[in-house]
Amino acid sequence: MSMKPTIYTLAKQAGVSIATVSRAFNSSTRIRDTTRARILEIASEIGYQPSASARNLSLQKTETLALVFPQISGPYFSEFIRGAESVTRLHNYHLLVYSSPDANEEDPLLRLLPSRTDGIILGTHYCSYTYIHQLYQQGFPFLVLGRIVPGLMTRCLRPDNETGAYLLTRHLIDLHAYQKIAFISGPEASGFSAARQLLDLTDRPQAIFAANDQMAIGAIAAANERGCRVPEDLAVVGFDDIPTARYLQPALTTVNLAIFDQGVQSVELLLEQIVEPDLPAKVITTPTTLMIRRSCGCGEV
Amino acid sequence: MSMKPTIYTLAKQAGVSIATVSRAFNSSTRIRDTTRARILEIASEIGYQPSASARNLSLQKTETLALVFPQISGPYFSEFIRGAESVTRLHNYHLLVYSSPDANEEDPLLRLLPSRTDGIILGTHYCSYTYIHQLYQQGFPFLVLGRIVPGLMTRCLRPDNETGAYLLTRHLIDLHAYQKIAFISGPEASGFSAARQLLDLTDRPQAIFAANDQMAIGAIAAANERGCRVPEDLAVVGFDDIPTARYLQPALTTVNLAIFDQGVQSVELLLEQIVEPDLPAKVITTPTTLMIRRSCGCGEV
DNA sequence: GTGAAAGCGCTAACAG
DNA sequence: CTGTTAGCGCTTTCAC
Repeated sequence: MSMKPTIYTLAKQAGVSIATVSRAFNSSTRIRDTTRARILEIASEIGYQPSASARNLSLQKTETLALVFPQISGPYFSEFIRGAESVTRLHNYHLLVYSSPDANEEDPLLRLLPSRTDGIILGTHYCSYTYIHQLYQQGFPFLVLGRIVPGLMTRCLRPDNETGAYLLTRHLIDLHAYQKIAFISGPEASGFSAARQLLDLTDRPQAIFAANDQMAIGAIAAANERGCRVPEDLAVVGFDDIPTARYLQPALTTVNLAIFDQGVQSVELLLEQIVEPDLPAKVITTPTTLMIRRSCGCGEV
Repeated sequence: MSMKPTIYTLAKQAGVSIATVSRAFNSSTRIRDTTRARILEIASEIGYQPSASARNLSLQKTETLALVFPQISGPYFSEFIRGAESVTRLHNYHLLVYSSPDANEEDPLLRLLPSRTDGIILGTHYCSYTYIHQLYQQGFPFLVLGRIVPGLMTRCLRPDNETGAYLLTRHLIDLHAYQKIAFISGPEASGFSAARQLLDLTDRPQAIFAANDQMAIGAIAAANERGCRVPEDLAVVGFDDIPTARYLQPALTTVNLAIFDQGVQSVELLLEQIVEPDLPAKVITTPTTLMIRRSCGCGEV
């Protein structure tokens, strides 16, 4: 098996210097069209591909971004990464993914991120201040999701949860005239037991507002178990608008977070920062929109 | 702002040669413990991190794997990548993700994968024979998911769909004694219209076996629309066991594909191949298990 | 338009 | 145990 061809192999084959080969592959004008064509021709013949490692070292950049998420699963991550990947691809960038509930300077993998990437998106639940501070001091481009880092002049992307929650609550109050609305929040499987407790109350709520759709699903299951019909006897609304929300029985009223959009915007913001490191601090919000379906008590939509 | 410290900076600060610094960072025994400790100490003081690009170039490896998926979204991808990431992390490897419905040698991003990674997992729907053949010829480690590549001695990972489908069908026939079972297959939103057509038949099926859970959800929605109760009037079963399957009303009977496991195994197989390039061709199957719930007509489980 | 040569930061013989 | 030195494959001035 022959050695993998390098720039030298190709240069020799084409009867040119390695500088010329380099020019042929990088959109340089300082090369004759016919020369480039010939080099590219031979390159594909012998199966030459420039080494990314060598290029990275020479150029001092990796054309790679890292995405750190608390848990690599669930619809949130899924949509986010889809958006993020579409943009990295557009810019000929690459995307590394990591799962880490809290970003910590102790994590060996996170430590090496700055040497492997040109920027980091931190979507973790917790994020050690030390770690962020280290990145900041190094002048390394990063973006923390959903949280404003105290005392640091950084940019930040977060969904406009307040507006979404406000509009949904107003909907419950104004349109359905519910007086007793319970709000439940917690880990993604806790909706069932929370709703159970609420349903066992003598003074039952008329509506349950769950902090996320998974909890809302759990709440609906609990209601069914208690022989309580949704939405006739109890309204249940969620938050996130996961893909299956619309297929549930009843279809779930919830708040859409434009997660794909968040992925897109995160990457765009980060790429901006990479090009222009000294951008002013700023909070960018992504829109949240009401998805009125059946579980709140509304008719077919 | 001072320059980013390199191995030279650190060597000078510590009063040693760069070779010694290198040894301190790579588990080499040919270095005194005290020396290593001192170097590591100074390193963290000045914030030195070895350059991955330089390391990659020198070592001729990237410690990175690529995962190419048809669509970066949906529960399948989500679970798979979670499994994959857990193993890459375990081996101090990194994971790049790409979305591409068909892997083609024309795709510029896919072209450069061999220069950026040590191995590729191809989970695409279609995969150009030329592309695979090129990888094969280069002796580049790769793994095609769910499909045996004709004429090429490669290893392959696929779920044991046959057994899963067989067992589920037997369950419908043997336990529930259904005589008329319809099978529907197609894109993930097509379950609704397919089921509609079946329900409009004068000779309605007793059960619908959907090729995936999303279609099953659509089928259930169509049944509801027609005033047809599931499972009393019509049994509906799916395939995949997506996370929400158990929360549906009725809870969906389906086949679990151990997707997390597939992610884990893919990475493990690929890493094996990287270490030992000439492994014999072989088809590795991951288990499929029946998830009997309510939608097939069974009682509470 | 093209070539020669220095340099990117690290690893790995080899010598001591 | 530690230092010297030659690469790894590419980009980029600087000559010509």
